[in-house]
Amino acid sequence: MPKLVDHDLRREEVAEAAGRVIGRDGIEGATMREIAREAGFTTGVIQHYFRDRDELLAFAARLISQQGSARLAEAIAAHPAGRERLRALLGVLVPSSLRAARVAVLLGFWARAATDPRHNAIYLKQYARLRAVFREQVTLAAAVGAVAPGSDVDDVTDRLIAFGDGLCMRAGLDPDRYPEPRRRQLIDSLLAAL
Amino acid sequence: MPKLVDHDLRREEVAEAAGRVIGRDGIEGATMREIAREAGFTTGVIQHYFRDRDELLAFAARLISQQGSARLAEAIAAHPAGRERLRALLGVLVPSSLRAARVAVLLGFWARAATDPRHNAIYLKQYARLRAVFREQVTLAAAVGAVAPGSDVDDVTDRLIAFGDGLCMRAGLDPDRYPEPRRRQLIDSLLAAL
DNA sequence: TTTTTAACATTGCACGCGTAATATAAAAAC
DNA sequence: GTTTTTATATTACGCGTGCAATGTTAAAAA
Repeated sequence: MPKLVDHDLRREEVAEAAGRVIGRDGIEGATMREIAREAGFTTGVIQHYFRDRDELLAFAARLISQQGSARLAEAIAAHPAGRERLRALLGVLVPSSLRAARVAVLLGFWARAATDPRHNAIYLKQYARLRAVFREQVTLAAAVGAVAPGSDVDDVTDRLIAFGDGLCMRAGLDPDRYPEPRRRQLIDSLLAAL
Repeated sequence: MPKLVDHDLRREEVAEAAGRVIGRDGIEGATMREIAREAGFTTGVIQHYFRDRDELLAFAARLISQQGSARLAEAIAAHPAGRERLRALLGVLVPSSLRAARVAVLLGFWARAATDPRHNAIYLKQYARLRAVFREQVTLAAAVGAVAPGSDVDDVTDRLIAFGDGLCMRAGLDPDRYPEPRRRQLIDSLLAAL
């Protein structure tokens, strides 16, 4: 047989190509043939590593979610607890190098999660993780006095996440109004109001 | 000829059917035939009132945006300037009767606006209107002392909208975690922090 | 009453899709 | 060195799509 292939690696390779296509053409444009073209394979290869299109999309969604989790961990490791770390976490939701294509991928999967039970389940799992991380860091920040005393931890957590998601979306769709400095300014403004 | 038909009305009728289908099956599932079935027409009717599918989707997007604007105006008329009116505006972004299908429609169009220039242009126009309304009311609220002195009006405006959009999205995808009372609580919490 | 025309229905077609089936090539196993 | 197994490539098929073309109906207009 041909040289053995690391299946997990291949799957990621294909999924990343799928992500690129979704960022460019949306999920509707992410056909098997187009993904294969983007990845430099034939559709036969994709069929060999994924049962069908739906499984590929689900895998891609999970992969993106994991990448996000990894960046959250990095942000925590690189910044001291308190306001600075909260800022870093928001910087993961609203990256300084936010590209429209990335937002297109997120929106595509969110939209699918709104009507497709399988993707909704993936989303719920991913979101529970995200929220747990945020909540823990909000608690730490409150202990250091970076949050107004008397604030409810859950309220602050949900407000932070909602703000980050909303800004990410708006910035992705309207990059002229929300260039990087403006985004950073808004994040600082939000943190100051905590 | 048969009884004359109000073209604008028919177009709205078809577009609303399209909205229902999108809320149920996503934009991908909103085929000509399915929309026609939902509206109780044949595809021939739709073809008579819309050049093609893309024009129908664009019309539906604009219609939904206009309905949002109308509800903003109602909210302003029904509540006195200041914190109460801001709460009412947020209540338009995050309705008390928020249904998952509605969020699915919004996410579907936002996702499309991320990759389709035509829909992006529609989105930008709609958003400019929304933001102008919010900004004006934030200014009024600040004059009444409902916003912390020294706050930048633009910052507060963008923070409000980002929070509202983010919460709307999360609540639509995860209604169990964000039932109506929780949403109201979060809105109040956000307003209190202004 | 006749004519005209808007409103609606039906049919057909070319296309692109996901996927199943099949073929080929090459490393591994014995 | 033959056989087995795996990776990749190719082809074909059935289906649903958007849409164009055409047909049918019925009421307003003349």
